[in-house]
Amino acid sequence: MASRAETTAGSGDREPRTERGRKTLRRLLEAAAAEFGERGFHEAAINGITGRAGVALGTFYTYFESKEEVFRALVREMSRATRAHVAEAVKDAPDRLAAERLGLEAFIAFVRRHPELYRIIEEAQFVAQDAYREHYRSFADAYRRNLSAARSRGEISPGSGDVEETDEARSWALIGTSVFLGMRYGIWEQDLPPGRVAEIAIELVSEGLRRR
Amino acid sequence: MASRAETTAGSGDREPRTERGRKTLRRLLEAAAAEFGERGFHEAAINGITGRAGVALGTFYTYFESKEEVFRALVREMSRATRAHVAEAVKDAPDRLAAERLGLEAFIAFVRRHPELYRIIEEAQFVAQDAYREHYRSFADAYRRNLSAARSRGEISPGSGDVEETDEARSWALIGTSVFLGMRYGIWEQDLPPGRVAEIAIELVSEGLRRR
DNA sequence: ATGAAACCTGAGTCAATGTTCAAGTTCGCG
DNA sequence: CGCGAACTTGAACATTGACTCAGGTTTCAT
Repeated sequence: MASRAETTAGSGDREPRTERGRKTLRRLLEAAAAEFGERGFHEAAINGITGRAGVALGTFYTYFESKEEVFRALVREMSRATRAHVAEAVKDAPDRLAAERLGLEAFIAFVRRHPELYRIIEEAQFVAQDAYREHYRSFADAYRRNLSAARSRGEISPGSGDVEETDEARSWALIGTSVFLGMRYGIWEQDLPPGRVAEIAIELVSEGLRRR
Repeated sequence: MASRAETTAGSGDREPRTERGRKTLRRLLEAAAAEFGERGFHEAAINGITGRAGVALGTFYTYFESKEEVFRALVREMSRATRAHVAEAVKDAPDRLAAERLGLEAFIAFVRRHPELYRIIEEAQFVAQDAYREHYRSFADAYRRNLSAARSRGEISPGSGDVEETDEARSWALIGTSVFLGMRYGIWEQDLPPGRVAEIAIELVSEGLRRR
């Protein structure tokens, strides 16, 4: 059981050693994102990936053990990129409700620029369940911490009942909202600007539907 | 272009003419729901479907033109069943907010009893996009009408800005909430009863997060 | 009863494609 | 340079599973 040097946990087991290798790997990943994004996991062909990357079929297997492995690598990478993008957009928000709005707006805009990302992550539900759950689990955990902190600062209502339960369920409700608004207004029809969509959604979850 | 007698729009083109035929068709549909639900579209085998149904492989093609066609038939059927179940649960609700709560609770409970249904509809996103969009489009339309009617009765706040835009976006936000809560509390972990999940979510969208 | 339509059978066809591999080329260190 | 490691190549392999079809059985209207 010789151990193997691993810089980034869990990625492939073939870190390129030369400049040429790193470049090829990068091109393969980009090609895979395009191929999976356009055709979906099952329609996508390794052939198509290597074709787009401009390398021979066999080269793929120098860098990845299987079709599923590239796919997982992409899911991880895109999950990371999405979280980073939203975090960046939110970092100067004065309070939680402002952060919600900025985050949602940034998310929808991001989805518009990267529709392939959306498709790949959602399809992970059926191709790499664990990666999919991990993705939303980390989103939900971050959300929960944010809600909890805002509650402590008195920025948001504590809700009725157990606060842990409440924070967790609220997180999933808010994530669902983002994902579906991203699908409807980011991918399917772009008939409202992200800012307006975020405004409506944030008014919904901050003021509520009840007439006052 | 001779027209063909079609009772139910768009189904297969092979209505059975005998009692035996109707029974076989029913068994094939049930078997397909189980096979697709357990293994997903691509892992599912026609072989597996006919095996579960207790008929020979070729019999499948007496009733369906292809694997995709059964899948689409199932999506339509399950979409209908879900809407019917939620509509039934909601029919005696005194007002919109009560209806939201009853509907969400019923939805989560339904998902728990029929996880295969959930998987099939979500996978349609990648196997039969049009059927998937149709499913959520009809949900959203129903939602929009309900919100609009409630607004007219003065039960809910009109929100700021264009009311049509608001109703549409609110519909998708609420659907996203249901779908994600259904996934998290109906399928992944059943650590809260549907009633409690619905309570938290409905408090969120009726009272809002803002502290008062 | 009877014959035609409906239904069932399951071995065989066939195309698609993920993966392997032996042979060649390029890189970079000493 | 020069040599071993890294990298590339693409034909060949192997599996898989959707779909066909020619022939047999059952149903049911007359």
